[in-house]
Amino acid sequence: MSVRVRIAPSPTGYLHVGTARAALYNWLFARGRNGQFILRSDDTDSERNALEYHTDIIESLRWLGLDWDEGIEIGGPHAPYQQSLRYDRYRDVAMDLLERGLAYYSFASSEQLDEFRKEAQAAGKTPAYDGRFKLAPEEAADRIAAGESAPIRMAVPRPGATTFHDVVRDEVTFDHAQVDDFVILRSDGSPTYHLASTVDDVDFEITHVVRGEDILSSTPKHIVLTKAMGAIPPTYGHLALLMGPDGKKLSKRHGHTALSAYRQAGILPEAMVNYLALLGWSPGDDETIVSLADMIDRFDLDEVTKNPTIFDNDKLEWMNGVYIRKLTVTDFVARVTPLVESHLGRQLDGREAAQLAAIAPQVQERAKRLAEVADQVSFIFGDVVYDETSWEKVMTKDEAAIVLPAALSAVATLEEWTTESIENALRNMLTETELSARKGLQPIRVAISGSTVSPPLFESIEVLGRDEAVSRLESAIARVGSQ
RNA sequence: GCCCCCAUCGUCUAGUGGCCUAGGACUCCGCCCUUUCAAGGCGGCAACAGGGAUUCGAAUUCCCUUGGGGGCACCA
Repeated sequence: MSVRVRIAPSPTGYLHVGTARAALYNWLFARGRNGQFILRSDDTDSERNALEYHTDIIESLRWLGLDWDEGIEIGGPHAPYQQSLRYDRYRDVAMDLLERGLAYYSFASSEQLDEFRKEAQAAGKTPAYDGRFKLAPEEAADRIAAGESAPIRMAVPRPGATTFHDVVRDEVTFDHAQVDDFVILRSDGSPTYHLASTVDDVDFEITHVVRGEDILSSTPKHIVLTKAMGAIPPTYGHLALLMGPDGKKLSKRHGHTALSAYRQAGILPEAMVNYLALLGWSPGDDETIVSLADMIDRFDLDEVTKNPTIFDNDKLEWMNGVYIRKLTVTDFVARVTPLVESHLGRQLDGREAAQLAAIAPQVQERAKRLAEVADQVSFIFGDVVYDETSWEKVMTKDEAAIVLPAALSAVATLEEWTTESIENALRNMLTETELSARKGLQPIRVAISGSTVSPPLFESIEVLGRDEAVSRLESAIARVGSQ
């Protein structure tokens, strides 16, 4: 039987990086086994669903390069792959279970349940509802017939236990004393996550359910349900959760949890996928940089680490830098142009595009995120804006007053306007003024770029063009003279 | 409180009884390169949670303790 795996996000939030990692592992497993990867939408929470999230999930997965063989957007033999469109099916299953005595209408009030749970906890037991308030089937049927509404609960076999083999954790056992008679169909007739998800896994012939550890303890419920449906449970695998720097479950207070936020920050999909893969899996051989294609060959589910992993932004950015440097200059420019334009709030004209292309190699080798590139090159477009700290640091020194006019005259009359000619002229100037490059060039840098930190100076001057460079030197001289 | 899961440098990990005076990567520190900042090169700091047991021999097997995480809804 060929492998069929799925990722089933619910559109109640942006695609979470943890979900993205689970998607990646599922995808790698499917691709490595010649199986199918399915994208399902677990949208049974009508209160919190939003189209915006639905779209974000699809776009984020595509951005990562994880394509699916069946699912929302593309359809497939089991369509629709959206739970909100399959309510009839879930109800049928629930009714069938009810008729076979495997589930029942529950009239236990929430007060009763609360009290039961409180007492159980006080007695040192798990507060899992054991069905003790269950009515005789006839009585329950009468009350429903009389127009009362009630949720349907699964009658979990008691006493009993569920043991299963988890691909990442080996054997796991839960005593049914820990599993409550869970609701499968709400009193309004809508399915709960447990029902919808399990029915879909059965119907879609899912062979491996690989998901977060947060639902490890719900797995017995899914197995009980699956068996009640007369199906063979899939193989389960529970991935350890992603943590924030404080060791707690990764959440918004740690920074970004939405994959799209990283995309916006200028993280490359290649880097993201590589980093995510290494969060809980190692290709061995002391390797760190691994392509998606390479991972397919080397990945296996049972090699996945069991321990919770802390999301390390520093390492992600380092890795992103590695991938940025691997880009061809053309590709780099193509990826960075939209960011520069949005930073500027306008389109680049032809001349500016050429300027960007010219300076690109200089910034490419020092960037960690694409978004920061926009900031680094912005001095080229529009007027100089002096960073006051930078100004304070170098323009108030004596060298500034000497070097700036010297640089202006060295550069203003150059016959050739190339990086080399500019560098020669300025180095001669340094010799004449007897200043070190360190001291003598910084004022020029600030005059040209507005900051002590900029792309390499000679290239920057060249890209800026003679007129602009001259005018910036003049402006700086004027300001220095007036202080 | 109860149940489940987990436990190697600060972080991600390699390691499946001797190859380990524990390897790699990020971070941090130092040096080199250098027009700033980076990048790059070289080097350094840094870990088997604790206690028992098994064994000729344990990071590797077992038990306990401790610590961390997750779950305990008509949310997913």
